[in-house]
Amino acid sequence: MEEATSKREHILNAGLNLFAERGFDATTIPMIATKAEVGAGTIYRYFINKENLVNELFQQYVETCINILHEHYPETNSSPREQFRHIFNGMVRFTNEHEHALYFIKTHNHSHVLNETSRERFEEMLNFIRSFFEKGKEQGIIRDLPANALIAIVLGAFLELHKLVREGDVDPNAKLFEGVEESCWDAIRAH
Amino acid sequence: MEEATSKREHILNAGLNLFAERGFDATTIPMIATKAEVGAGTIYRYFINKENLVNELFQQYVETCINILHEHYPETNSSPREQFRHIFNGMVRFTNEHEHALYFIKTHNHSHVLNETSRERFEEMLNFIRSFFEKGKEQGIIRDLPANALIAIVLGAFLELHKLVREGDVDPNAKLFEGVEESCWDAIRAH
Amino acid sequence: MEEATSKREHILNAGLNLFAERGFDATTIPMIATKAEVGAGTIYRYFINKENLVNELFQQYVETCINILHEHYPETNSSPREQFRHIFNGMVRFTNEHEHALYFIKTHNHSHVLNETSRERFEEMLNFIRSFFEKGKEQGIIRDLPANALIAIVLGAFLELHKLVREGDVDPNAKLFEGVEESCWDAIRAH
Amino acid sequence: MEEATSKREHILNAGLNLFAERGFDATTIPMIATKAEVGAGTIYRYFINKENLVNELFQQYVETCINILHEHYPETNSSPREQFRHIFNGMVRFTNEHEHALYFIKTHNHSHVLNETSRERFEEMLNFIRSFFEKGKEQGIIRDLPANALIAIVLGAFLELHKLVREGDVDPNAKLFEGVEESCWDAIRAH
DNA sequence: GATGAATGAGTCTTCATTCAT
DNA sequence: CATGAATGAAGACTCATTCAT
Repeated sequence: MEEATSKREHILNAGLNLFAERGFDATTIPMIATKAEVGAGTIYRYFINKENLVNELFQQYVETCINILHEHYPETNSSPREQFRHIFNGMVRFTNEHEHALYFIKTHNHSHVLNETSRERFEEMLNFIRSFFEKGKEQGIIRDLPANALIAIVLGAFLELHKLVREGDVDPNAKLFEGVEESCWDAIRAH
Repeated sequence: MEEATSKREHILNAGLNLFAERGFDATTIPMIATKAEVGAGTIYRYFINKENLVNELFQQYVETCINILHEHYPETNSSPREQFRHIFNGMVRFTNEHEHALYFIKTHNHSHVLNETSRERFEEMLNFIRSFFEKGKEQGIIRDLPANALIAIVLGAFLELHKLVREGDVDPNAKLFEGVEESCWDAIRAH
Repeated sequence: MEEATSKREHILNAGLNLFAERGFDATTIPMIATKAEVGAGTIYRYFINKENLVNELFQQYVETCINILHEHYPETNSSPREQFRHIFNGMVRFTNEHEHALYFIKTHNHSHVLNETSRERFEEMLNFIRSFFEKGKEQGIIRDLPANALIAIVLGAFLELHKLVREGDVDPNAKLFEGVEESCWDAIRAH
Repeated sequence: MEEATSKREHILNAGLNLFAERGFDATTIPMIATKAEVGAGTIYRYFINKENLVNELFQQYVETCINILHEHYPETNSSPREQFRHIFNGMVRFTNEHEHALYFIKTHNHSHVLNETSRERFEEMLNFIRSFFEKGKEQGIIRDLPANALIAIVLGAFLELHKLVREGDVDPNAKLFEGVEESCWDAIRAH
């Protein structure tokens, strides 16, 4: 029983790593099986097919990310600066806990293999961040740009940075993240 | 001769569009042949194989991008603000002239199909931008963050934004690009 | 012990039904296990493998059919008409008692999965019927055609008819069987 | 051009033989490819998939059989005896010209792989034969049994006989077929 | 040069069979 | 004894690549 759960977990982890590194189409079932240390057929005991596996992964991690963002979210009357720090730190924490997850989500979002549920879950996550920007703009604290564009700036910056860290091109110390957080804040706040 | 060049060009264009839209692995040679209006076998008269085609494309457009960045680059004694505007506008222009090129470069950079030369060409492009940041940091005008991180912020922001434009999620008017340019400048400049 | 026998019986029954309905190749071990209400592994405690199961079934029912044909077979000096009626009624009775058996035998006879023993058992059954035809021909009462051909006529007719009944395309009343029996007799008797 | 047609023909022939001998499920694409002396992939240039191949075959041969039955069919006012001889000889001729076709049709009729069109074509063929029996019964010349049952008797007899011929268990001379034709006629005519 | 029919290596997926519990 | 989770061999099918025309 414990083993079975473990097997499913192994497959999900192997899938996450490989999908994030190579993308859905370049990842084969035998690759996942080898990395998960299970037989190829075993994957089909836990997932209907390759598409099902990638969607389960996507939804699971979008869910996790949403939870992290919601957790301890600053009160409604707290400052946008504080709220932004919470969101940014949430992304940092999410990435620390699930190394490839955010990169996987980003590279597979808009992929042809995602089903309706996956798209909805992702939209839900975006909406949360979007509403932060909308409120900030109303208060004149956030720069007057489309919310989507603001998200793109912050998410794009964060993810590219994360890629650098993954590849060992920068040292991921606390000072770096603080600096980037401030940089992103300056990118989105009204001047 | 003129015909032959034209066929090569058709194949490259078809490849660029399809690789950008679907990714390397989801794009088949027959797809490219159909879009290029040539026989599938003809592709192999111009390119050794599919990998060779994608690498040629990658190197060609990185080259083009480098050229655009170098062209009319502000004098050494001009202000970083001005230089940054040149770089940012260069990316905008590059994207206007070659709709799918930058997105293609971004999604295939770090792909498992790129060869050493392609990686070197890309690094060369980064170096150019990197040197801009290094100089700006020395002058105390650019934020004290690793150059790689600064590039990540700007490039990440720009590319994510470009994706939004491609997908029709934001309206790509001049005001938007000006706003984002300013936003990015605020992200990287020392405060 | 009684339980064990019962499980073997359940497996055989499930196998018979499924092989008759779907054929050997389209019937999976899990299907049989589910229908027999046993674990898939249990089947391998009673049968070496899938082929062994199908051969056991085949031989068992050919055996049963032979027994029915022999049982109360009319005396040697009785008329061929009477003997034929016995044979025909035997087939009807066999089919009534084991709904899918004769159809299973017919569709799997000459199948690539049958082993030598199964073929021999089947041949034995044919020999019994064959000898009836040979004797009848000697007496000038049965039509002068190869015994094999006569068997083909009767067995072919009966089995096709049985298929119609199974599929609900004709109503299996006593009058029908009597009519067909007479029809078959007219087909084989000398005129 | 001539070659291409020939390849398709080779595949169809190989498929017909193997499907007739082993059944749809026990016949693999590599088997067909080997027998047809083509690459496995080539089969997919001519047929969408295995199911498509079997349906094409089924429809083609049912069509051919219908044509043979219709060709030179005796005038409406000719005797049922004469009409029956035409039908029976048609089946003999069809089988002589396409050795495995009728057996293939018979064993795959009611198969789970046949599509609607195939079923309709087959029903059309049955209807032709059925109408002969119906008319004959009205005239009191054919035995009073359901038309389906009469077809079963004749078709069953013929096909089982054909199987014997295929397997070399009887010698397929003209006298045999004449004898069986007479036998079948006696089976269906009113007495 | 240009083509596209032909190929077979490599995918995903199923399922007979094994074996630890 | 009974089980069903795990496996990997084998099947259907795709597609990069070749080569005869």
